[in-house]
Amino acid sequence: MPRLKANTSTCSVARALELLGDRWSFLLIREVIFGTRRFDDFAAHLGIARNVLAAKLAALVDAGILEQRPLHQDARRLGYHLTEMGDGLLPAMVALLQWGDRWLQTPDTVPLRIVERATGAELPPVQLLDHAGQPLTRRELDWAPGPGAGDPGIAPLVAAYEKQRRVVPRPIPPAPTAIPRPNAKGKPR
Amino acid sequence: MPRLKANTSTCSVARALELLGDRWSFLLIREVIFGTRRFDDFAAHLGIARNVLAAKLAALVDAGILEQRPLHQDARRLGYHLTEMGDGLLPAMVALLQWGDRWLQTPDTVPLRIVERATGAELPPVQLLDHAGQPLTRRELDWAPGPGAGDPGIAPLVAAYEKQRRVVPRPIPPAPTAIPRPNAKGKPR
DNA sequence: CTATTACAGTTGCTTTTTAAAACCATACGG
DNA sequence: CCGTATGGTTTTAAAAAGCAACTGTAATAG
Repeated sequence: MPRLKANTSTCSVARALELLGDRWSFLLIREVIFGTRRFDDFAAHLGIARNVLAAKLAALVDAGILEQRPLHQDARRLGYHLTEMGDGLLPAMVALLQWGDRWLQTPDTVPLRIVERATGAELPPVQLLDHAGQPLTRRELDWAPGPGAGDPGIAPLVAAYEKQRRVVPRPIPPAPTAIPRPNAKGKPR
Repeated sequence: MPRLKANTSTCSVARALELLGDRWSFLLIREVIFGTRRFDDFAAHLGIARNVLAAKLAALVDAGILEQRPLHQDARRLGYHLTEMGDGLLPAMVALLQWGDRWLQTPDTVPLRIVERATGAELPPVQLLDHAGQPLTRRELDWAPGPGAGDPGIAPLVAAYEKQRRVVPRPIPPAPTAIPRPNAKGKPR
C-alpha cells in the first residue's frame, strides 16, 4: 500500500519495506512462526483491528509471503502459512528478536527464547560472517555496486554513497566503546 | 510513536517494532550505514518529508540507536551516527537486504552488494546456525519460554502459543517444495 | 435436517498518523 | 551587513489505523 519515492524503490531494503514496513507485518509473520493460523487468533493475540488485519493478510498473501492452506489434512477450512519466501525472513526475524532481547530487555525479562528442536539449546546470536565463518565487525564491512546499480532508479543514490565514502576517515568515538561482542550480556539501559 | 497493545508490547519483536516498525526507520538506518550523516542528505536520498524526518531522527536518537557527533574531528557541525545499539541492527539489516535481493530482485537487478572490506568478496547469506555452526532449517527450530515469560503482559500470549503447538502435526504442503537452501539462487516470481 | 454457534471477514464512520509545502532560525563566508 | 547552506518548525491536507456493528459461510449440537 505505501508508495515510496522513485529513488528508493529500486533498493532491496526499500522494496522489502514496501511490503513489511508498517507496524503489523512483522508481527503477523512472528505470529505465523509461532504457529498462529487463524484470523481471529491473529486479531486476539495482536489487538489489531479486523479490517486492517484483513488488508494486511491479503497484502502478504499477494506478495507471496503467506499462503492459505487447509488447517489440517483434508479440512475445508483454511489457515495462513509461510511460503518458502516467507520462510526466508526467518534470519531477519530472529536477528530482530535477538536485538530486542539484547537492547530492550534485561536478562530477566526475556520472554521467549528460540531454541534448537533437537537439543533445546538456545540459538547463538545471528552474526555477519565472512567466508571462513569468522564474525565480521562493522568496520570490516563495505559495499560495492551490484549488477543493477546502473538502473536510473538507483544510480543517483549509488553516486551519493560513493561521494560520502570519500569523505571523513571516521570521527573518533567520544568513548572508545568496546567492540560489540555478540555473546556479551551487557545491560544496556 | 506508535503504541502497541499491552499483550504484545512485552515481546522483544514488538518492542523492536515500536521503534522501527514504520516505513522510514529502517531506511534511515540503511542510510547511516551507507555513510549518510546530514539532515538534508537523508531528505534528498529518501524523499522523506522534512517534518517526518525530524521526528524520526529524534525518536531514533531518543531510543539510543543514533547519536549526534561532530562530522569531522573538531568540527562544530553535528551528524547522525550509529551507536553501539544501532550497530547491533546490522545483522537484521543485512538479512533483510539479502532477502530483498533474493526475492524481490532478479540476479541482474541487485543494486548493492555487501562485501568484506579486506577482500571485496560478497558476504555469504546471513543464516541461522546451531552451536556447531551448521545451518538450521525452520523445522529444526523451536521456542521455549524465557525468564520473563510469566510477565502478565505476555503470559497469555505464551499460553496461546503453547496451545497452538499441541495442535496439527503440520499439513502436507500441496507441492513438496524444496527445503530452502540458503545459497540457492532460484528465481522467485 | 434444523438451529446454534464459531469463524472470517465487510461496511461505514471516527480518530490518529503521515505527508507536503511553506515558513523560520542560526551559522558562517564574503 | 547580505546571501546562502543547514536544520529544522508550522500549518493544512491526505492516508492509514481503529472501532463496532453487520453479513455470509462452516462446523456442530440436537
